[in-house]
Amino acid sequence: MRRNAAGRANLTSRQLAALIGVSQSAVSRAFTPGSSISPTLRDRILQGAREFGYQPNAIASMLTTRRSNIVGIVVSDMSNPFYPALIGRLTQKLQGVGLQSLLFNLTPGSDVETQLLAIRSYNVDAVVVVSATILSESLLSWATEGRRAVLLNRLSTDGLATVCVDNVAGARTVADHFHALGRRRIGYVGGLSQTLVGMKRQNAFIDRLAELNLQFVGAASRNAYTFEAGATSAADLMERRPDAIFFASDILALGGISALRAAGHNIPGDVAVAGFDDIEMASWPDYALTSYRQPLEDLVTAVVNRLSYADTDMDVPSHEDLPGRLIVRASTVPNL
Amino acid sequence: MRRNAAGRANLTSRQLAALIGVSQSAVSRAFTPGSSISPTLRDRILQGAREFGYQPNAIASMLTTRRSNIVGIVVSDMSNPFYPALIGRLTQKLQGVGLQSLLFNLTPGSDVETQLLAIRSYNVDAVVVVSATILSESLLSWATEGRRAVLLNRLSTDGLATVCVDNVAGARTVADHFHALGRRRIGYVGGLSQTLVGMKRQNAFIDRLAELNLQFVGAASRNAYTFEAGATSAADLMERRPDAIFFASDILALGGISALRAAGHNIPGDVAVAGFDDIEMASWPDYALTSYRQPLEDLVTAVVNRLSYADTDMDVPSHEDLPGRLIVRASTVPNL
DNA sequence: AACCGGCTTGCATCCGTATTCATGGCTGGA
DNA sequence: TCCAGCCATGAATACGGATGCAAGCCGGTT
Repeated sequence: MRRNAAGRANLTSRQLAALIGVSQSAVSRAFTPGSSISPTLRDRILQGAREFGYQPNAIASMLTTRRSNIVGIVVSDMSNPFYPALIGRLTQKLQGVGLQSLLFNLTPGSDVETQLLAIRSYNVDAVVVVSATILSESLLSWATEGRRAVLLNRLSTDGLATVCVDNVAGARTVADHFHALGRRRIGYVGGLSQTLVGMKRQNAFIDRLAELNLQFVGAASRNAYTFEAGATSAADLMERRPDAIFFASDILALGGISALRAAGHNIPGDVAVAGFDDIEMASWPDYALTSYRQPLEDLVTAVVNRLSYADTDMDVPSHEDLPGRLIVRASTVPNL
Repeated sequence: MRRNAAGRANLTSRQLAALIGVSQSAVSRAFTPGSSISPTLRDRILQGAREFGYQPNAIASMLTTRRSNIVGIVVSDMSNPFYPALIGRLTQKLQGVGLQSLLFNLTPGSDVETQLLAIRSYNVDAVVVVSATILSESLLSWATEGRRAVLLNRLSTDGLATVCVDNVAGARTVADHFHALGRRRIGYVGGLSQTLVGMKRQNAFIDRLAELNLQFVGAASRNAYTFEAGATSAADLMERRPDAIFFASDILALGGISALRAAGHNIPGDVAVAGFDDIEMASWPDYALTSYRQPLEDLVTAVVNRLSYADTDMDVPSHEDLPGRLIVRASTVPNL
């Protein structure tokens, strides 16, 4: 009955065992690395498996091993291009170590708690949260239940594991860059103001400005990481006559550049503009946005390592801040 | 031993049953809609479940029911912003009907066959392929094995189920638009030339041009859907002096606009530019790209319906072409 | 030659839930 | 009041694979 159009049934380990004339245990062991089985027998079984088209049923093995090899990825904002890029790399890397990604897309209206319950019922080995808006409570309870959770590119005060770009270094680097360019009146445009990441960037930036004796002319925000938010925030900020603006995210900066140019400002002549993330569009010649590049590869690697090594309980620091790199383009330095 | 830091064990249905004083079957039935159980008992069990924190183990139920409520989503190109947008909507919609998304990100170097095997072992209920580059063979064998598969926004000659924007209508609409604007010398920039979708768009476009007695000055392609490919292709094409160019994808068109402007051409004065997809960046004022908008919502809905109704074997047409809509912006009509 | 130890292998059992089957109680009709 | 019939419930088993345990095998020792 489970035979299919191609005439190929979906074998079980028992059936394959019968076909080859070995025990079901042998089949199982043939597919379990490090199990006690002779190379001869293993080869014979793998050979037979290929021949008859046997494929172990991952579901069944999840049931017995209590490991799913599935990582839940919780996202909430696919509209900021940085996140798809991040998630793309993450899933690739996870696949590289044999982990699959179950994607949970939180919509503004959706019930986070319910979603987390759903995730939980799938016995995922771990959760990676790439979302600034999810409540920490739900996660905390998750973590205190002894499940692995990593916050990627967001922070938490609750001691949850975190992998994050070094926001302080990034913000300071940008401040230093403006300083080196001789800018004096500096503005800041933020995204979601209540997030820790956002606050950290902003505070580190302002602090550094003070250290450098640069004037901070003010911050603006529309409480969103969008092109439009960047555009209107930039317009707001121009009333303070800044000669340089740091945007908390590239997507904001692009909107900002667009609005500033539309208002007749020259970039970087009148205003230098720098962003954060270095998404692909930052390199488009129409924007040529100077940006603090997130170390995508390092971030993802750190997350995967953390998930893989969690078995061994080695003490990885709970928070990891990875350095990025300032990519200088024409939005701050012309003729580049 | 499965107790956790919060003191909350992960109950099994049997344990909960014992706690409440009913049978395990009763617990199972309480969570199975349509099963034979009295409202009284069901309520008592659900109440107890809430109280003791019981959550059915999805893995175990997959094993017995052979349904996973998981849909495999196969992607290969996260760099074209259209796809993240599509996938984001798709996962949301799937979640809406209780389906989870297992994301498979095919890298150029990765072995598609192996990946498909992996997907298979997870007993996913269906696969949605959002990738132009995956070989049809693998999918065909999948489908002939009686598994559900839907190609989203790509085509196939093998009778696989397909949900797609109406490429012909789209291409013709753009041609008509150029015609209405009085353009005479039309060019085309393609992406991946060997894909059916790409060919369909191109052929439909050229055919319509012929019907309208417009001159087709040539096609260019760098065999990729990227900003740079669009830029260089556009540059190539300008040697033929077109006064309008249709780009097979917005991401190409944006690159094209950028390159054309850099070369001193006025848009749409010298060249009108239209794209396909209507990604978010198309609406950025710096580009204001006229584009044939993909009906994201309809596409996703069609896919989800197809997956949900597949149980009932109702005869949905194997191929579904959904109409999009031309969004006219300043890249073809100034002062808009 | 008897024995010991290590490596293979098979047997039996378990993972947590869904579902079939049998049972017992209850309802309604005569 | 009695019985047919239905529904609610529990017991038992199946789903497909992992693994502890014991048995078998082989070579090397004394």
